[in-house]
Amino acid sequence: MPAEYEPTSIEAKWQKKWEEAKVFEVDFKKAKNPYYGLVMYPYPSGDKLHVGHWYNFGPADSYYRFQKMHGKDVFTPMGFDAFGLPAENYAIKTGTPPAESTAKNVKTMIRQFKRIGCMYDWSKTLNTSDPEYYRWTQWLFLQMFENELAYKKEGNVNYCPGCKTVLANEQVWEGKCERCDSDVALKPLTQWYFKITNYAQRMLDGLKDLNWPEKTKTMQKNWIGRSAGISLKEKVKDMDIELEVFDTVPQTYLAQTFTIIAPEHPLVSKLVEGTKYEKDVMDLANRVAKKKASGKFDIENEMEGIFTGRYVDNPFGTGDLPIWVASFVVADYGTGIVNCSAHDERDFAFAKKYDIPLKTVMEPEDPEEADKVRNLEYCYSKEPKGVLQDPDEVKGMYWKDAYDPIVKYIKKHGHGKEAVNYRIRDWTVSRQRYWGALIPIVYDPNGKAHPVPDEHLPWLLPTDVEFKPTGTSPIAGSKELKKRVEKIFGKGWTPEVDTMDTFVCSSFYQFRYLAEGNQKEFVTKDIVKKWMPVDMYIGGAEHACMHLIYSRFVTMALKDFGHVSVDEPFQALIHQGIITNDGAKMSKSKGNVVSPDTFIDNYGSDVFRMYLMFMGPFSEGGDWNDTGIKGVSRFAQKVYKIIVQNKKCDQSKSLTTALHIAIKKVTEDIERLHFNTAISALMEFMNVCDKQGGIDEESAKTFTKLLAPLAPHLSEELWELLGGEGFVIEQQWPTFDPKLIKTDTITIAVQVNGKVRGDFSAPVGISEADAIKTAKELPNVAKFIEGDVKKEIYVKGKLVSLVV
RNA sequence: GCCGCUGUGGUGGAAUGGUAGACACGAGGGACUUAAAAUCCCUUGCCCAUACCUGGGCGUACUGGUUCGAAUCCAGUCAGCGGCACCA
Repeated sequence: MPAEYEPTSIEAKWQKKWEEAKVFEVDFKKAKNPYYGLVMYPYPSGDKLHVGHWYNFGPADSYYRFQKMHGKDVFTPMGFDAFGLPAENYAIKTGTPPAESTAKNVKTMIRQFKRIGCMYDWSKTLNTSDPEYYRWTQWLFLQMFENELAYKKEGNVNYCPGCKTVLANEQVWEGKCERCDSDVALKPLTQWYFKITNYAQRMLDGLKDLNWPEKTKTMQKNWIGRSAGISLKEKVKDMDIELEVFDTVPQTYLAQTFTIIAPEHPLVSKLVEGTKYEKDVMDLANRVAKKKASGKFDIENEMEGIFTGRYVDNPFGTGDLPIWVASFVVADYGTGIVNCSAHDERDFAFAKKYDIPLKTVMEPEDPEEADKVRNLEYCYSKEPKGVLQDPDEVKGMYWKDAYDPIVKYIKKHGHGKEAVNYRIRDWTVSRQRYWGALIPIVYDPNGKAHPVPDEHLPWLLPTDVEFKPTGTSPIAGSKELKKRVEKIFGKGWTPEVDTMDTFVCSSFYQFRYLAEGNQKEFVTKDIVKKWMPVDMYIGGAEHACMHLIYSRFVTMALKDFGHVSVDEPFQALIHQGIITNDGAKMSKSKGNVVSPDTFIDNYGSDVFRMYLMFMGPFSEGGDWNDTGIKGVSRFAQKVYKIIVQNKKCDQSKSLTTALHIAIKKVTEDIERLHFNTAISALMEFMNVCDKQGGIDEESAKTFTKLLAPLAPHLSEELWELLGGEGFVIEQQWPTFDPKLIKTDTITIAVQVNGKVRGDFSAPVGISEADAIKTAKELPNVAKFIEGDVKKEIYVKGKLVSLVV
């Protein structure tokens, strides 16, 4: 055997052996102790796996290996989020069909994945661009459609007449196209939506039982954005139109003196149609709406509005409310119409700007300040100790106490009812793109949407398309698809040509891994019951309000449709931190991507993965720096040397103690994904061995097991050299004996007035009285305790604290 | 603006109420070597006293507080990062 640890040959050897023995292939039915460990799958780009990938996949794999050694039947799959823009852009540039470049990339990536040495079950991999996969993306769409959770709605999108294409908000610069400078038009486009808002409350309620980072839960909570309040019904004067407004501060609703409506609200044109206000109002509304859509609207400096000439008909018996168009009203929150009062900062500012009359119904207790508020010198809003003046029922009450009474009053007088609004919007799933799952919808000659029947799934992506952007989906140009639709459904029928957002593909993949490619059924119910939810999901925090929301929604919907038995897809979740380079996120465009290749060649996968783990806590990431990798490499060499060359050594008591301390520490640390301290515990143990001149065989075997999740190849090699049976990864994780951790003597520190003045060794069982007595006799302590000792504190086995 | 997180040696970090700086990196000194690499040993938060053994003071972004005792708990301030941002 070689005198030195040579990672390259060892790693290739064990990767081959694992594969041949199918160590990581899971039999869903036979498994007794199922554990589903899932890592967010990557996009198959043509580039090599970078440091960020390794930082994600390496430690995650170590965690799942740790679970496997605890007797769990760990299933950890890997697949590819293969639809999406990069492959399509590459096709536009080179003419290579996306299917071709994607397949090539996937192949390369699998090879790179195997080099990490992760225990993925490759027999159950998936690829979202594979017809056998996207068949189920389409199936999901149809499930949504049949259950009325998918609907089509016209919405405004940015359209550039110069480039003949839809633009993202980021591509619109002050109302103009960033490329050709033409005026961007708001074009109504019909898009497919999933009704995620139906599940807002359920997603909110479900959060509390999830073992997720609090931060992520808070982000989802804010994203869903529940707010409770009242909804008021009002009539437009001289028109047959009823308005509804939402208010979360009902306490001051009687101060409302005007109503505002969003510029892009469809009702605006109806309100002014045929009146002298029409031109001015519509000009402003269109101009502001366009600007808002461009995402460049500055609320501070561009608060704008115009009177519509219309009034709300005396809703509370306090007079008519003029209706204004106001720039800052959000069209798709609540009803897009708001009642305004002097008790809201923004409403107040708007009224001051346009001289709209205001009134107050709440005042501070201080009479002088109350005068100022009544005189509208400043806006007095949402003050817990504001005193209400109107109506009589709440007169004299504090604002903070008046919510319930006023709601009661509002209901009694028929002004409105309680209501809840959510900030989350329905999910737009249409994309005018080629490389995605085609929406399985066809239109009859009258334009009515019909689902593509199940027997025609997968509804294949046509290949006779031009990839160049034209303004609509490239698929619209496919003759094959048109022919296919007419052949199946009849003359005059046309296909939907949009594809689905890739987040639809990833919203259910956790189930499809369990289906093992089954084309007859989405997933087998008893397998779902046995394996779901995912026990530990690991991936980036950037998905907190996207993928992690969508997959929760889809899982809940699938449960309601009767296909799965769980409400939540991911019981536990951890985010790895981000590895930056010089403080900046690594990206190809910045040219600061660090490739792991040279490190793997020089040090091996095990050392590189351990170094990434040793850098700091997994969830915190950090700035990339390779200066420390030598330390981990030295550790690996030392392990190899001590175990391979010096194994003839007697078991010693101090070594056993050190080993059991290590078992305890490593176990606890990996459990909470603190790999960095787990590795230092192993280093400490090795340092003890080093000092003692070796390690005995039994301890070496135990140590090898502790090392197995963190350095999987090296520890297999050591296990074999030590004559262990089977694979080390299939061994039972060692347990520690608390009795062996205890030493005979302990060190007790002595503090005087909170300052450490010395310490002494004592037998473990020393009594409080003896400890204090010994402490006082220490020369350096005696020096400081002349006079009375006022207080004596003894913390068992740790310290004596004396107060003088 | 709102919400959340973070702030510790030259560096990565450890310690979540009990001896701050574990474990590493780097640096300095020494051993081995013709030499270098590798390896091994010693020192390494700052300041002061000391020939030595040691001893003292300061120190976890800043200012206060609670406690016998605070990096850790509380209040406020500052800085950095992340998320949301016209949500009535």
